[in-house]
Formats: sequence, C-alpha cells, structure tokens
Amino acid sequence: MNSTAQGVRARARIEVTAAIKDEARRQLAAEGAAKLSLRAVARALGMASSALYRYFPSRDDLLTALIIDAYDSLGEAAETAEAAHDAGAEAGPVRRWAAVCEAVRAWALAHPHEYALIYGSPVPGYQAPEDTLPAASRVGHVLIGIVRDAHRGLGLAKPRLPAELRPEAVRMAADLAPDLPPEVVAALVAAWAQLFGLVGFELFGQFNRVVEDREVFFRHAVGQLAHGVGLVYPQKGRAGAGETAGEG
Amino acid sequence: MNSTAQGVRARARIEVTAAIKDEARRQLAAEGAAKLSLRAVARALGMASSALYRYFPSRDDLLTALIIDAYDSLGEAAETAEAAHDAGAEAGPVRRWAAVCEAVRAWALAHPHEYALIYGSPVPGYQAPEDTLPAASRVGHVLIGIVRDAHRGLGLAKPRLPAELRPEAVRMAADLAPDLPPEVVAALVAAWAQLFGLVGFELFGQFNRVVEDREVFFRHAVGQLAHGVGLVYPQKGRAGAGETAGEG
DNA sequence: GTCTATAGGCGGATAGAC
DNA sequence: GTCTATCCGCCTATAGAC
Repeated sequence: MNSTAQGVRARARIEVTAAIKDEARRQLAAEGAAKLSLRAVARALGMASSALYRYFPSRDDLLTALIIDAYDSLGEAAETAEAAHDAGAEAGPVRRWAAVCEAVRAWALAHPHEYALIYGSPVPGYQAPEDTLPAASRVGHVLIGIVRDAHRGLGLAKPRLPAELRPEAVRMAADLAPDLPPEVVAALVAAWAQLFGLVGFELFGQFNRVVEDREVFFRHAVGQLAHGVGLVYPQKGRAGAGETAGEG
Repeated sequence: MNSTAQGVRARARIEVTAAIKDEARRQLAAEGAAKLSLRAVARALGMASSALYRYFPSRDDLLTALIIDAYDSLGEAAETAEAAHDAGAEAGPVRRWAAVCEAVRAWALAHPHEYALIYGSPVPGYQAPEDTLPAASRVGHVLIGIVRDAHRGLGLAKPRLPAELRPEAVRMAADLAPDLPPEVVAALVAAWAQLFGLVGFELFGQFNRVVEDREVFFRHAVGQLAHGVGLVYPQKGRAGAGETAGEG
C-alpha cells in the first residue's frame, strides 16, 4: 500500500510536470523564451503560481527542462531518420546523410519555437547548465556515425586540409571521432554548422523573397554538404584517397 | 533666423535620437530584444518615459531603427572589406570572398547582440516592416558582386545543378543577378546561408567544447564555401565550364 | 502540494499642464 | 518637447495556513 500510494503520487507528479512543460511550450510560441513566465503558466493551468515552485524551483530550471526536451526531440527525429535508411545496410551514405538533414529541417519547421530556443539567440541572463550537453550532441553523433560507416565501407573521399588547420583538426578528431581522419572531422564540423545555417535562414525569414522552393533548394544544398565531407555514392565506387580504417 | 532655429532643433532631435538608440543598444546587450523597454531607456537617460514617444511612436519602431542600423553597420563592414581587397584590381576573387566573410565574422564578434537581433531568433510579436529590406541585403549584394567580377574575369567554374533545382535557380538568378548563370546563383545563396551558419554557431555557443581555434577553422570553411560557388584562384586559371558572360 | 496574501518591483501607453 | 499623473496590467519569489 505504501508503495502504491507512492506510485500514485509519483505518477501525478509526472503528469503535472508534463502539463507544465506543455503549457510552457505553448507560451514559448506566443511570447518567446525571454518572457517565459511561471505565473502565466500557472494561470493557464488554473494553479496558483506558487504551486509551480514545487515542480521547478525557478524559471531557469523550467527553461532548462524545455531545452533538454527540445534537443532530445530533435535528436530522436534524426536518429529515427537514420535508422530508417539503415535498414538495407547499403542505402548509401549520401542518402542517409540527406535523410538525417531533411529530418532536422522537418523537425525545425514543425517546432519553430523550440528550434529557436536551442539554435537561436541565447536567452539573456540564462546560462545553460552542463546537463544539456548529452542531448545537444545527439544530432552531431548521428552525422558522425554516418561518416564513420562510410569510412569503413569505402564510401568516403578524404577532403583536403591546409597545414594551418591540421592541429585543430587533430584535436577535434581526438575529441569527437578518434577513428576518423582529421580532414574528415574538420569538414564534418563545418558541414554541421552549415546545415543549421540553412535551416535557420529558412526558419527565421532570411529566405523570404529569396528562396521559394525551399525543399528542393535544401535537398540540393545538403547534397553538396555531403560531398564536402567526402561522402560518395557507393556505386560510383572508389574513394579519392588511399587510406582506409584498419577495422575491415 | 527661422532656418537657424530649425537647424538647431533638427540637430538636437538627431542627437537625442542617437542617444536613445545608443542606450537601447546597451539594453539589448543586457536584457535582449524581447525585453527592450522604452521606460528603462528613458530612466537611463533621465527623461520621462512619455518623452520618448516623440521620437519613436512605439517600442517596435525603436526596434526597427535598431535593426536597420545593425544591418547597415554590418553591410558597411562588408563593403569596406571588399573595397580594401579590390584596390589591386586583381586581388583574386577567393581572397576578396574570404575578406568579406571574415569581416562579417569580425563584426558579429564585436556586436554580438546586434547580430542576434538581425540573424538570431525573431523577436516574438514583432513584425519587421519592408523598410529593413535594403539594409538587410547589403551583405548579399557584396557577395554577388565578387562572384560577378569573377564571372567576367574567368575566375569562375560553374557548379553542377540537378534538373530538379533548375527552375528555382533560374527564378533566383532573375531576381538577384540576371547576369550570372543560375547554377552559380543557387550555389551562392546556399553559401550565403552557410556562412551565417558558421558565424551563428560560434557566436551562440554551439562551438563551445567543439572548435577551439575558431579563426583558423572559419578561414578554412569559408574557403570551401568560395570553392562551392565556383570561385577559383586566377593564377590557377581556367574556368571549369565554357560559358562566359558576353560583356568582355 | 496547494492555496491566499504580500512584498517590491516592472511594463506600454495616454491625458493634459506647461 | 517635456513633464507629472494615471490606468491597468504584468513579473519573481516568499511566508504561512490548510
């Protein structure tokens, strides 16, 4: 009985927490992260504002929860898209890359305010805690995974790397993907940033009166990005450089 | 005398307007655009809040003025950088491209909050009027100009263009640069968005714990972007495709 | 866990005197 | 153009009863 009672309480707590976050997301859309207000959330939920403090000790904690949720939601979308194009084993790294990029764009279009929360301007006065890091890196890990598979499967050409950038590329590779050549990791990080540049420009209105058929434009652009990191179509065969990972 | 009096008044008005905008920019840094408050600006300036309404009829008008100023400031930085590398006539399109990109990045690092205002998440509830368009397109026009010169001077290789994208590319070219091949215009628009992706990621903290030597990394990445739009070093000579503009 | 009440602020915008 | 006064709203956060 004791455990049942606790179970009920725990479940109620989870449900109320979810309701608070849902309402907060609604307000994010209406007013933006900077004006997210515990009071307004409480009002909409028919609670006293002070009651919310039992769930989130401060406005910033609520914001952190929303940020982590958003990163996780986007990360899951990317992982799902990748898995779907992984089924045939040899779907081709370029296709998988494109599928993940398009999933990122689709998620952003479907959740513009959450996208703005995580990839838009920082919320003034809010300092993200370390807790957000694992969720924040999920999309990056998906992209790394695709390139890693291509590297093992010869679907990869090594981009060029000027001497000036080599130390930084080596450092990044050690941190992010020790099994990949530094050339590739440097190109990958650039492509990652550029991908979000494309998405952000569409979402934040910079493409208004410039790009009309955004879907086609985006598809083409991310294909170029894939090319930039060295991904090649497997049927077109050979990699541009001789080196290959030892784990064959 | 009449005209002198008007001149004095006009000058005073300009000075007060500038003071208001300066203080507003300070607040932008502290609180963000969403919380920009006429009252707070007035307080800092020692004026009654109602007095500000003689200068800016609403908070949004002040915001619009700040946005236009920011676009103009950035545009001027880009134009200056381009002009500096234009002097030797044949500085090379890749160098000019890189100089402009680096000027954009430098401006962004020097004015992070103004950058967030124009390229970050939109301010909730604020709708930018058409007035911002000319200022907003200055950087784009600089990039177009570099590519146009390269096209005239044979420093340009035509990127590939899939059939799917051709109609949109033709439309964009007609709008933005009728004298350039659609292939190039499409690649240019993508590079433009990707440039700001790189800058935004650095500025908004996505490169924290990922990229350390940002300057070198950025320089390399924008070199790749130049390559993507078909810019080539003049001494390396020949363009990849046969077509050339007729205005030789 | 939820409530009311309270402290001590903040905001946009307008009216009307000077 | 600037002021005071005003309307009417908003906020974070805490205290203490139930």
